[in-house]
Amino acid sequence: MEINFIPIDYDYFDWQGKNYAKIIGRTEQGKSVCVIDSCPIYFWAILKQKISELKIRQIQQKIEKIKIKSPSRISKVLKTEIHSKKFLGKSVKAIKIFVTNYKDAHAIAGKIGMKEINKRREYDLGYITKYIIERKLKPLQWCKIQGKILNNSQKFGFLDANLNVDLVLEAEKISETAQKNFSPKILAYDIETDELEIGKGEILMISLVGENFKKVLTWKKYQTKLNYVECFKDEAEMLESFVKYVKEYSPDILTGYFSDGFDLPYLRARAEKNKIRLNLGIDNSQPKFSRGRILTGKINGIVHIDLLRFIRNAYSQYLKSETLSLNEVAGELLEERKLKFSPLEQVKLKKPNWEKFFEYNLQDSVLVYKLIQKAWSDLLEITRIIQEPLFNISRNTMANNFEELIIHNLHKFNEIAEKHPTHEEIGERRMRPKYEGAFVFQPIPGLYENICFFDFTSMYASVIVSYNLSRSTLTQKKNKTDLYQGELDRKKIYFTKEQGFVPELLKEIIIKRKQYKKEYNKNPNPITKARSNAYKLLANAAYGYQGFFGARYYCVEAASSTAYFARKNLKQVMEQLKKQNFDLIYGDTDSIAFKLNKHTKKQTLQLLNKINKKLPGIMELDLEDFYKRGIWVTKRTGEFGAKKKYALINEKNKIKIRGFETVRRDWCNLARQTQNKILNLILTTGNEKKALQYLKQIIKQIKKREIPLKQLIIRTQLKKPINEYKSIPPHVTIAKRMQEQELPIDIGMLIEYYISETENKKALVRERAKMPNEKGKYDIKYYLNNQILPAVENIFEVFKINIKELVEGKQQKKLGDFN
DNA sequence: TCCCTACCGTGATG
DNA sequence: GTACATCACGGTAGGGA
Repeated sequence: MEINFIPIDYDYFDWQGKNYAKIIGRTEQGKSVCVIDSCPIYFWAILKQKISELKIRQIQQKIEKIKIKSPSRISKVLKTEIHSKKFLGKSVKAIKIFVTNYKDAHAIAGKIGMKEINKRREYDLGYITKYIIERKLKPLQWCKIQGKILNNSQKFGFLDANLNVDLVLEAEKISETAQKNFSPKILAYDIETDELEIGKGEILMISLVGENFKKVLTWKKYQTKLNYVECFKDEAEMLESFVKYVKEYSPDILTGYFSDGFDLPYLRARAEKNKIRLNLGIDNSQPKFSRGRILTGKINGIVHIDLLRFIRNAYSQYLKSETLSLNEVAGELLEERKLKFSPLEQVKLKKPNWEKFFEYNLQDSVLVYKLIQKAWSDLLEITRIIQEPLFNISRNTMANNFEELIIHNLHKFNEIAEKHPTHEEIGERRMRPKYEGAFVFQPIPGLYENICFFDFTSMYASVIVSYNLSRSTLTQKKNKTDLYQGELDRKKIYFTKEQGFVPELLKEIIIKRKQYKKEYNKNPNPITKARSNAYKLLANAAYGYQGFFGARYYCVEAASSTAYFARKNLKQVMEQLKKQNFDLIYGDTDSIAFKLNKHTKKQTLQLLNKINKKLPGIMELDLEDFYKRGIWVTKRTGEFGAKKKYALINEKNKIKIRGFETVRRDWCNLARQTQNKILNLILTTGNEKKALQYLKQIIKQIKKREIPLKQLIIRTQLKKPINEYKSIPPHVTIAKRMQEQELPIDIGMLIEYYISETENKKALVRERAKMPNEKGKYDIKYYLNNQILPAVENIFEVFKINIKELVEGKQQKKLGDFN
C-alpha cells in the first residue's frame, strides 16, 4: 500500500522494549491515517585525539557489553561503529553507540567513563526529534509512504483497534514528494465558568466553532431562540457531549486562547469531579498536562494549540496592542472584538442574561477561529522550516525555534549536536556580568526639518554572518591575518574566517528572507508574507540565542562581539555622513537620523549606495524614510537630550512616535492623549502655538474637574507575587486591596487605579490610590504635576516655554484665561 | 521632620 | 523566570541633617 501523507501530530510508544513513532496525519483525500515506524537509537562517544585503533577496539568491546536493567525492561548496547565526525567545527573520531531504548541512552551514556573518551553527546535529544532527523518524515510536509496495513493485528498489542482513524499503516519506505498547500481541520473552543480558579466553579457553557460549524453547549435550563445552543441535563452530560462533538468533527487542531492555562485544565478538573472520562485523544486517552513552569495540555492525535502562546512568542513584538487579551489582539488583527458583556458580574446575578451569555461565549470561539486562520500560514511555514512538530512550534520561543533549526540541520555539516547546559553551567552563565551592548547617539534637543533615516537591515544577524561569530568559530589563535577580531569585556577575542555552521545557517535564512520579501512585494499574499515573516523572526532570534544562558550553542563572546561590530559599523557610517556635511541628529543600535542640509534626496541616496559598496560581508544599509520634521527633547532630569524618545512626521504626514509617554501604557489616557495631540500639532504646523492653546484648555478642564475618571485611570502590570515586592508602589497597594476584597488578581494582570485627594497632603501616592469604582475626587494637583506636566514639559522647553508656571497657575492672572 | 539620593519597578527602543 | 543590552521616569526606602 502506498499513500501520499502529511504528518501532523507525533507521539511514540514502547513495544517489547523498543521505541516506535506513532504519527497521525492525513492523506490527500482527507482520510485520517496513523503511521507506525521506528528508527535506530544511538548516541555518540567522542574520542580524544590520537587514540590507537587497538585501544578504540577495546573500548568498543567494553561498551558493547553494557546492559541496564529497569523494572520494565532490559536495555543494552546493540552495536557500535567508528565514524569521522565534526564537533563544534573540529574533526573528531567518535563511536556511534546503538541502544535498544532511547529512554536508557542517558543511563548508558553515564556508564561510559573511559579516560580516552572526551565527551558523550546526543543522548539528550528527544525521540521525536531523532526520529524526524533519521527518517526524514518532516512535520506538515507531504511525503509518500509505502507500508503494510494493520487491521486488528496482534502486532503492537492491537494498537490499531483502539485508534479512531481510517487507516493504520506500518511504514516500510518513506520518500519525498512535491509540496502542496495544506488546510487543516480546525476547531476553536472556549468555556465560561462561574469561578476563575481551576475546577473550583462549574463550567456553565462551552462554545465550539469550526468550518460551517458552531455550537454552544450548556446545562443551564433555558429556552432560547439561538439555534446553535444545546441544553443538557447537567454539567456531566454537557461535558460528555463536548467530547462527542469534538470526536465527530475530528479536527486536526483544537485551539483556544489561554487554553493551556485555563480551558483545558478546567475541563479536565470538572470531568474528574463528575467522574467522566475526557477521552478526547484519537486513542481515547485523556489530555496530558506537562508540569513545567507553565502548564501545557497535550491531546493524543489532535494538535492542541494555545493561540495566546504562539501570538506571544511570534507576534507580540510586532503588535501594537498593550495587552495580549483576546479582545485587543482580535481588535488589532481582525478589526473585530469580543462582545461587551461581563460574565463574572452576570454569574452573581439571580437572573443572568443567558441569551447574551451564549452569544458572548460563541463570539470568543469565533475570534479564536478567525485568528488561527490568520496565523496558520505562519505556523505552517515555521513548522516546515524548523522541522519540529506543530505542537512544539506553537509553544516555542523564537530562540528555542532557532536552536531546533540548528539541530535539524547539523547532518549537513556532519556535526554531532552539543548538549544542553547543566544546572551548574546555567548558573555560571547567569552569574557573568553584562557585556556592552548597543550604541545610542546622544541627541541635541530641538525641532528639526528635512530629516533622513537610514537603518541596517537585520543588523545583528548580518553581523554574525559577516564576521562569522559563533561558538564553533571562536578560536584561541592570534594569527591576525585570517581572523576576525571581536571583543568581550574590552579584551580582544578572535574568530576564524572559515565559515561555521551557525553563521552559515543564518546566512541561508537571511538570503531566503530577502528573496521572499522581494516575492512578497511583487505578489503580496498571505503565503509570501508568512514566509518572509517567518525568516525575519528567525534571523532576529539568532543574536539573542547566542547570548542566552540556556542555549546549547551559547557563546557570550559571539554575542558581545556582535554588539561590538554593530557599534563599530554604525559609528563608521556616522563618520562618513559627517564628513559629507550631513548633520547627525540621532542613532540607536542600527539606525541613523541626520539632516539633509543642502543635499538633495538623490545625492543622499547616491551616498547610501557608496556606503553600501564598502560594507563588510552581507551587511546592508537601507533608506528607512525621509521626514519633513522631527522633535527630540531633553531628559526630565538634566539638560541632555533624552535617548529613545522622539517623534517624526514623514512626507505623507504619517506620524511616528517613539518612547514618549503617549506610547507607554502606564500613564493615564489623559496624559497620553494630551501629549499625542501636542506632538501632532507641533509636527504638522512646525510651531508650538496651537499646541499651547490646546494645553491651556486641557489644564482648565482638569481644574474644573471636567475630566471623566476613565481618562485618569493608571494601569500598571503586576509582575510578581505581592509579597515579593521590596518596595510597595501604588499598583501593589491596590492589588493587595483587591485581594482583601476577594477580587481575582493574578500575575500579569493590569492593575487599574486613580489618585484621589486626601486630607493629608503629605500622604504617599500609594496612600491616595483608589480603585476605579471607589468613591473619591481625583487629585487635581497630582494629575497636573505628575501626569500632564511631565508629559509635555520637555516638549515646550524646545520652544523655550516654561510650562511649569502655566500648570501650577502661578502666573494665571497674567495669562488670563483660567483660574 | 525635611531633604536628598540610591534603588526598585515598569515599560519603552532596537 | 528562560533571547540580548540600553534608557527614561515615577515612586519609595532610608540615611543624614
